[in-house]
Amino acid sequence: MSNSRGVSAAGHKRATIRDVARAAGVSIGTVSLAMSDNPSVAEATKEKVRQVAATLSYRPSAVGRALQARRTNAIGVVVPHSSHHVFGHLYFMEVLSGVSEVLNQAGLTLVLSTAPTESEEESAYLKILRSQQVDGVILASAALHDKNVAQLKGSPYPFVFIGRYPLDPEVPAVGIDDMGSAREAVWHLLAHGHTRIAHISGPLRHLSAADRYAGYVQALTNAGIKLREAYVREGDYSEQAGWAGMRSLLSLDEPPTALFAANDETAVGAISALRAAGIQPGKEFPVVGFDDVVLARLVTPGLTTIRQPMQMLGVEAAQLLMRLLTEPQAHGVVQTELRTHLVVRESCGCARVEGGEAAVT
Amino acid sequence: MSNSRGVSAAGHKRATIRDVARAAGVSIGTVSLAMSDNPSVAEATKEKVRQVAATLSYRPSAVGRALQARRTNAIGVVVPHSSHHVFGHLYFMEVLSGVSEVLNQAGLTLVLSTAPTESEEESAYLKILRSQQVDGVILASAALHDKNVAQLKGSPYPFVFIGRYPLDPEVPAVGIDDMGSAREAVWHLLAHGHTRIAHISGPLRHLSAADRYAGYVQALTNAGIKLREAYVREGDYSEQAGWAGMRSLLSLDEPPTALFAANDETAVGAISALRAAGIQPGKEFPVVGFDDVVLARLVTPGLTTIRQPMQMLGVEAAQLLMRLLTEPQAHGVVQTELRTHLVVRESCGCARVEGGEAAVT
DNA sequence: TATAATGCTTAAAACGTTTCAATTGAACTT
DNA sequence: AAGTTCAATTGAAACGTTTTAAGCATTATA
Repeated sequence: MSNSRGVSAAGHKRATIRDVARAAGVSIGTVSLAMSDNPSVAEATKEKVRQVAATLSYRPSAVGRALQARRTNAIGVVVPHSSHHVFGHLYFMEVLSGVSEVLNQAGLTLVLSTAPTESEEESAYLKILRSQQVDGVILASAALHDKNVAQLKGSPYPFVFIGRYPLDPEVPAVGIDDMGSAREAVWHLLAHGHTRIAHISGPLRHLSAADRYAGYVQALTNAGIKLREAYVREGDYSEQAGWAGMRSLLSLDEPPTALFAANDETAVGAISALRAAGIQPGKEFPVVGFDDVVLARLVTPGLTTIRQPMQMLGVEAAQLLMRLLTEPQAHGVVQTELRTHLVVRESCGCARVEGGEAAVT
Repeated sequence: MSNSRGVSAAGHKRATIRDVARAAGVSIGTVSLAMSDNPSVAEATKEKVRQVAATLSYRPSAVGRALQARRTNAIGVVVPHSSHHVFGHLYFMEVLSGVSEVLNQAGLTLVLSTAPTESEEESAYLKILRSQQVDGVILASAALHDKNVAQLKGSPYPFVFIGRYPLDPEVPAVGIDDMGSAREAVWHLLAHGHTRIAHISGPLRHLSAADRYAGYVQALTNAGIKLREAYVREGDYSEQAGWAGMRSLLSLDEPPTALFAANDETAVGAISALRAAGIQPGKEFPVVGFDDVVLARLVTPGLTTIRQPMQMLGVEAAQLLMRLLTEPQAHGVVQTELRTHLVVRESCGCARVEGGEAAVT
């Protein structure tokens, strides 16, 4: 076809610092200095350089700059799940939102990496770090015993873990008290007078899921109720898992009478299953979720759930990482725990109060 | 400030190609060749190099490589909204998911950029491109007359627009037929026998919003119903806008009897307002949305809405951009339109299918 | 035996920046 | 007149790669 246009180069070559120097009649050193408004450059020269730079629409190359500075000014957010999985969880969206806000504000670039598959988790972390693509990473929701976390910890690269990381208090992490929050959720169900309380968990090799499960166990134990293995299902935080788990629970000889779901999506799935079985979620069969994603408020019945400050987790993680980048010696104990609280809506059977919140004593 | 020099090193220095060359007793050229499995390097040498590289845990620097190749292997996704806004819309999440999948698959890096504020839109596009941070960008949901789109078009940088871009058929774009889809939505309301149909739009300087509005007008006109300005509210695709818009519509002397909302979030907001006014959404007051985000299926009543393949938009955009990057002459007419369809649930008052509650697929 | 071909390896250049020691020229002191 | 400051500018080095032409032993060919 009419390929005559640009044989290969699409026309313009990008202006480099050398072009600017030539056009302004100064050395490239001066251009660099002038562009960064260095005081030792004469005002007149600066003006001239700025003008020429504008004419040529010159922009310093981030790559050239990164090479010389040995710093990319980019930070990676890596989520060790397939991307579909990742974005399916409203949780990540909120965390990502927090991270993005802080980073953009600080003029840093956000590189988003989702490991292709869980089995390839290995690569994702270090690949972008070691290849010098980013200066540090934020690790969202890794499995607890992910070998790369340990490896990362032994490396000189700054990183922040989102979630609790009790295995090593030196690992910078920002999370919530999953265990305590889960206890609170179950207490609420206990306060409703239920004793046959089931739990559909998240993937248990993730600490958040294991902790929530542990909290469930604790709350029951403290209340003098013995744990029934039959009332526990391991899920994967998906709506599907909630659906399947609930169906399976309902088929028991002596089915449970209430459910604590490990997250909101699971709760929603479970509620569908209840409805399909002709049971009315809420009064008749209380369900409590976890996270308080947007969904929780909009679904019917409104989900009683533990609100965790997801966006804030992202914000704090980003800020912590930035601190680590500027003061490398700050690598002390830096684990933050943000607060959560129970949000009571209708799915637990609490009477609905106008204006939204209801209370149970 | 005298700290700059040695302080920063956190211990190890990263192994460079020179270190590998020295340790393997060959030149850096040979290392480079060996690492890329170039056939002109002797097998024994390759083996040796590989081994040394592994021992030193050497990874070629992406920066050094990018500088020499004049290509970063990164592509930017820029969304000209504040990040909070962005991630609030489930729509973007899905698009991003599609993009991410394709890019990660192809070994490309995804740089996510959210313009700080809409007024600063200007910077976001070109900043990362011109500073050589990425090889191309995907532009998600820009305003129609965004001056930067035109500017971008005049530049040699490859980019893909998500959404329709009829202003210039040469601009690579992948979108849907908003207008036709909106017509279909309104037809459905007309089929229910309604004539006083309102519309709460998105921000009209965005083409998607303008098109949906136009479709609404067309459908009414074709049906011989004259447009009543009083039945139209301009919103911003938010739940809040749906709520406020609906309240305002209900306060009219002769209020509408049905609503076409520009997107699902708006529809949800409107439904809340209806409920608050004691009107039952669905049979009593049909509402149709647009997008079919996850929410639509889970909310009560289930939203009748136009399903658009959001994730697929991301996939196609990414693929198109990749093609543009490898065959620069492909810059011909490359506008793709994906198909949509009406999904009927309960919010339009259609009889609910028995067995009803959305089974999890 | 001289020449050509073959198989590996290497040196050097280039990519675009920043930094800093050295240089220049002018303006001051003595 | 000679030295000393000072402000402004510059040249060169360094950052880590890839690429390519040239180099060097061998081995094959005439």
